This record gives sequence, C-alpha cells and structure tokens, in this order.
Amino acid sequence: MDTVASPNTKEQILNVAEQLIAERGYAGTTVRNIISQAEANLAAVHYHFGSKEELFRAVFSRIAHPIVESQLALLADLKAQDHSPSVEAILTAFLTPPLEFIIQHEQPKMVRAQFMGRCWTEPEPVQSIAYKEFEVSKNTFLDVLQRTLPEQSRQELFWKLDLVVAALIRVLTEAGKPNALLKSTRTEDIQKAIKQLVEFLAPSIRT
Amino acid sequence: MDTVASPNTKEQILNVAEQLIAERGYAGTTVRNIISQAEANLAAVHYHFGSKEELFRAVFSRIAHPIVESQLALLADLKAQDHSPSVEAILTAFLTPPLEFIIQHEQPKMVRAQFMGRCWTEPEPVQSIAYKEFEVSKNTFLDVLQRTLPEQSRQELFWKLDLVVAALIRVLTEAGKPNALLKSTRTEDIQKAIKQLVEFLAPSIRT
DNA sequence: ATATAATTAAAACGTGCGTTTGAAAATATG
DNA sequence: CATATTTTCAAACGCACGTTTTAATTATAT
Repeated sequence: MDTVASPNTKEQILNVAEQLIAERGYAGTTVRNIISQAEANLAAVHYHFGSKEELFRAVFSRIAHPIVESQLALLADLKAQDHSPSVEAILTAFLTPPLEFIIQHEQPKMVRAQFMGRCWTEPEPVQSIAYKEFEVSKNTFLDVLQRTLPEQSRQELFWKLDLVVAALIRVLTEAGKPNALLKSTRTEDIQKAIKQLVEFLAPSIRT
Repeated sequence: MDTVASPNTKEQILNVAEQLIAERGYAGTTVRNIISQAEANLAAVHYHFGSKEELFRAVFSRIAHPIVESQLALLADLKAQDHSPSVEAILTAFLTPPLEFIIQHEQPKMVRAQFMGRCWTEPEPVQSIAYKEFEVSKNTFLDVLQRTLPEQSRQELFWKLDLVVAALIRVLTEAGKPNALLKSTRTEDIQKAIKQLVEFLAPSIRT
C-alpha cells in the first residue's frame, strides 16, 4: 500500500496484471481491476499495450524469455561437454531456470509461480501464447533426451517430458504452501527442490 | 447437431455446461452460451440450479462422486487383503477410477477429461469445489501410502501424491492428442495407459 | 374435467465489461 | 522560452453479464 504514486505506470500495470491474473485467471481479471490497484487510468492500458490480450502477452513474455534463454544456454553447455548427457543433467538444465528465475526475485507470496501455473491450463487465448513461448525449449530438450535414450520411442519421450512439465508446474503453483516440495524463496530451498524433483523424475524417464 | 429437442432440459444443460466449461473455463463460459447450445430458456438455469455456481457444482459432482466412491472401494479391497499393499497396487487403485470413469462413456472429443483437467487449476470458486470433492480420497490414499512406506515423512509423501495427481490430470487433459499417453477411449488403451502411468510413477514414489 | 403443480418463456433489472474519444497536463526538444 | 511529443485523464460508447420478475404453457393428479 504505497502512498507515493508509481513513477512508471507501464511497469506498475505489468506487475499488478501479473498478480491479479495469478489469483483470478485471465478471464476473471478485468482491466478495471488492474488499473485500480495500479493507481492508473483506464485508458493507460490501451495506451501502453493496445488491448487486454496484448497486456497479457507482455506480462507472459517478460517472465518466459529469460527462462527459455537460460534453458537453451545450459543445454548448449551440456552438449558441448558430452554428446549424450545423463538424464539427471538434462533434467537439471531444464528445471533450474524456471525454478530459479520465477522463485528468486519474488516476494514471499510467490505470485509469479502461481501465475505460470495458472497459465498452463487456461483456455484460449492464454493457452496458445504460453505454449508458443516454450515450444522451442521443449523441442530442444526432447532432441537431447532422444540422443541419451535412443531405445525409447519419440512418442514415449514426448509424454514423459510432458509429465515432467506438469510436475514442474505443480511444484510452482504449490510453492510456499504447507507440505509443498518448495517451501521458501531461499536459495538453498530452491536447490534442494530441484535436486528432489530431478531424483523423483529421472528414474521414471529412464525406465 | 440433433434436430430433435431434448426431452430433459436439466440434463441437457448439465451436458452443455460440462462441454463449454471444458473448452472455455468457468469464467469464460456464460449462462447465455449454455442455454443457447442446450436450446433452453435463460431462466431454466436458475429454475433448475439456482445460480451459475450451483450449476457448476452439479456438473462437477456428477463426475466426481462415482470416481471417489470407486477409489475408496478399491482401496478398501486392497486393505482387506494386505495390511501394507505394494506402491503399484495403491497407485493402480488410485488411478483406475478416474481414468476409466472419465474416459469410458465419452465421445471421442474427451470433453470430460478436459473438463477435469481444466478445473484442477481454475481460480475460485472452482478450485475450492474441486478440492473438497477429492479431499477424502486423497487423504485415505495418503494414509495407506504411509503404512507401506513408513520410512518416508508424511510431508514427502504428501507432495509426491500431489505430483501423482498432477500427472493424472495432465494425462486427462492431453488425452486423445497426438503423442499423448492415452490415445483413445478403447478399454485396452485405457488399461495400457494405467499400466504405463503406474510404472512411471511407482519408482519415483518408492525412492 | 378441472384444480394444482411443474416447467418454459419473454422481457427487463442493474451492473460491469473492453474499448474509444478528445482534451488536458506533463515532459522533452530546439 | 516556445514548441512538439508523450503521457494522463474523465467521460462515454455499445454490448454482454448473472439474475429476477411475471405470465403463459405444459404436465400431473384428483
């Protein structure tokens, strides 16, 4: 509850939109809800973003881009070292960026984590936007997995990686709640969660 | 595209609501959308159900009740035979009812599967309704798992069972799509999917 | 057949939606 | 300091929302 008006309307709108969509979903969040909490004018959303849908796209990209970039970088390192890395190494490269980026610079409420989890199963137009942003990294990881596990069919690896993403998303949405795998935003907790998740999933994929 | 009007308005509303909420989510589905496709009058929804939210509750319960009942029955059988059943047996008892009930009496479009997957991460009031319906069965299975795996902490089993549910939900929402684990509504495909899912998850839980 | 209840129907209720407009205020540029 | 550009603002646009009301219709039972 800041008493000082924001110096940056555009960013403030992005932040509030992220928080409200995380709580209420895309359809359940209105432009008026957003500008009210952002202490901005109704027209500001359309001035800065053009429409509600493009505002959402901006919110999502702001989170997704650094994650995908980091995933691909980690995977490139991995491939440079070893032609067929271990399943554990691949999974770690896949899971670390989303868990670190999303959880790290985040208030204890874990808004960003909830936001990503929410978007994963939202109806159109959210679904398409979210899917496209992560398509590249998913395909790239599928390729590497295939090289490490050539005896498994492409289709088998496909649904297994899909279940990995489902688990990741669930860890994000549940983060911070009692009994959750990921308990806080502390770096050690994040590292431990990554380790536990990799150990949980690796044997399933290898089988 | 039936040319004959439905003989049962109430049930027709339930069916259409299920389909539209599966596609567009709760907030994205309007009462007018529903009555239009159900070829009913606008007031019929409030006459038969009272409100939009109570209509949703009716749609959800119609699906959830038989599943939970069947889950608990299978688990009771299991406990009667063996004090601490295998992880595989427990998982099978947990996963079979939702997969069979939801997929079986269903058109190829897998509306019901998508509906359940959608509800899993919808905002309020859907979240609370969905959570409460499955609370009993989740807790019961947690108890049995604890008996079979006494060396694992309650919290560890909690988030592991949570990831099992996440995987189940994902299998449901993706059902029928290319590369999905569950390819059709045929009984053999369902049985095979259950087997693969159990094999995928059991080692993770036991570790 | 006739009274009683259950269901359907059309119209309107107030409210809130995403978006647009045109002018005022603030900021930057010469 | 004057001018051009960017940003904010209040007000209104048409439309769709969930719900309610009141009346007509249909089904059921006596």
